[in-house]
Amino acid sequence: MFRINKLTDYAVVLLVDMARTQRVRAAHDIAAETGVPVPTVAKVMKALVRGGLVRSTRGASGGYVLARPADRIVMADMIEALEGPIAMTACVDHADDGCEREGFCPMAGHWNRVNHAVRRALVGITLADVAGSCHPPVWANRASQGSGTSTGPRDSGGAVYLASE
Amino acid sequence: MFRINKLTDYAVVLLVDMARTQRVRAAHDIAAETGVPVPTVAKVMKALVRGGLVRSTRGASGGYVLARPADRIVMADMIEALEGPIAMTACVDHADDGCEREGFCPMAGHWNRVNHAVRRALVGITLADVAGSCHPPVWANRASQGSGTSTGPRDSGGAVYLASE
DNA sequence: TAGAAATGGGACTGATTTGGTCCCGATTTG
DNA sequence: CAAATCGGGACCAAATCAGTCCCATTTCTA
Ligand code: FES
Ligand code: FES
Repeated sequence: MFRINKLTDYAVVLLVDMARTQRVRAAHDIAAETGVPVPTVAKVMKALVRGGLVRSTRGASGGYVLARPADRIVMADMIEALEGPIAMTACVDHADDGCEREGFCPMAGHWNRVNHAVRRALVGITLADVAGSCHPPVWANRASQGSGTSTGPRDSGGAVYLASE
Repeated sequence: MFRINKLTDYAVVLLVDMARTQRVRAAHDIAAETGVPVPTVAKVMKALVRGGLVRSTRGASGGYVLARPADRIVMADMIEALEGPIAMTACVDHADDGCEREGFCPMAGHWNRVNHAVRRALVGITLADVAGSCHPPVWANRASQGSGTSTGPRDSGGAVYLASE
C-alpha cells in the first residue's frame, strides 16, 4: 500500500549490520559486508548521519557507528531519516505553511488520525527487534568477491512496499 | 515518511463525499461537489470499483454508490485499491515469486513485522471515522462556479505523506 | 427504435521522483 | 605532507505519477 524507498530499504540493511558489529567501520567496509554498492552506502550514510541515527568520524581510520543503542532506534526514525521531513497532505497539522483549503476540506484534518496511527505502529518497532533474532551474517563470507561494483542487490525487484495482508 | 499517491488522497475525498450522500450519483456530479476535476474523478472511480469499494451503475442515470456501509470500509482498503496489490520488499511473505536472497538476507523477513504493524493501524480506521464528525459540505456551494475545468485542488501541494510527529 | 447519458478500459504525454554514480573540498591520522 | 575518510552536492537515466482523452459498451428515456 505504501511504497518505501529502496534507499530506505538499504538503510535498514546497513543499520542492522551496524547493530551487530558495534564498532567504527568505514563505508567501504560496511558495503563489502552487506553487498550494497559503495556509493549507495555513502549516500545512505549521509542521510543517516543527518538524521542523527549514526555518528561519523572523519579522517583516516574514521567511519560510522550507531549513535545510540539499537533498542533506542525505531523504525520511524529510520524511515524519516531517509524519506525526508514528512507531513501527510496539506491537511496535516505539520504543514506549517498552512492549507488554504482547510476551511472547506472534507477531510478536515482527519488524515492526522491516520498519520498518528501509522506512526505509532512504526515507533513500536526498534532496530534491535529487527536485527535481533537473526541468523549470524552467513553471507559475510560472500562479500568482496564478485565483480566488484554491483554484487549485492539489484536483482530482487528491490523497492519496498507495505504488506497487504 | 511514506508518501501516499495524490490519487489516493482524492479517493478518500471522494469516498467521504459519497459516504455523506448515500445515493447513486454520476461522476461529473461528484466532481462538481468535491471540486476534483472530472477526468480525475473518473479515473479514481475506476480503481475504486475494481477494488470493490464502490458499486457502479451504467447507462443513463447511472453513477456510483458505496458498495458497503462506511463503517465497513477501512483505510487499508482505500489505499490498496489505489496503490495496487502490495507486498513489502521481496522480503515479505507475499512476494510469491520468492526472493532469492532470502537465505542470507539480514532482515530475514522482519519487514513482515513492520508491514503487519502498519496494516493493523490502517485497518483500525474506517471511512465512517474519517467522514464522521465533519462539518457539513459548506464548500458544496462553491462548486460548479469557477472556470469550469480545474476549479478544485491543484493549488495545495497535493500529494500525501505520513505524519512525522 | 433512436438518441442521450454514463461507465469501462486503456493509451498517451509531460512532470516529478528515485536510484545510482561521481567529483571535489574538508578533516583527521600518522 | 600524504593517505584515508567523510560531507555535500551535482548530475543523469530510469521509473512513476498525474492528468487528459478517446472510444466501446451499457442502459435509460423520449
Ligand atoms: S486539503 Fe487542506 S485541510 Fe484538507
Ligand atoms: S532481500 Fe529477500 S528476504 Fe530479504
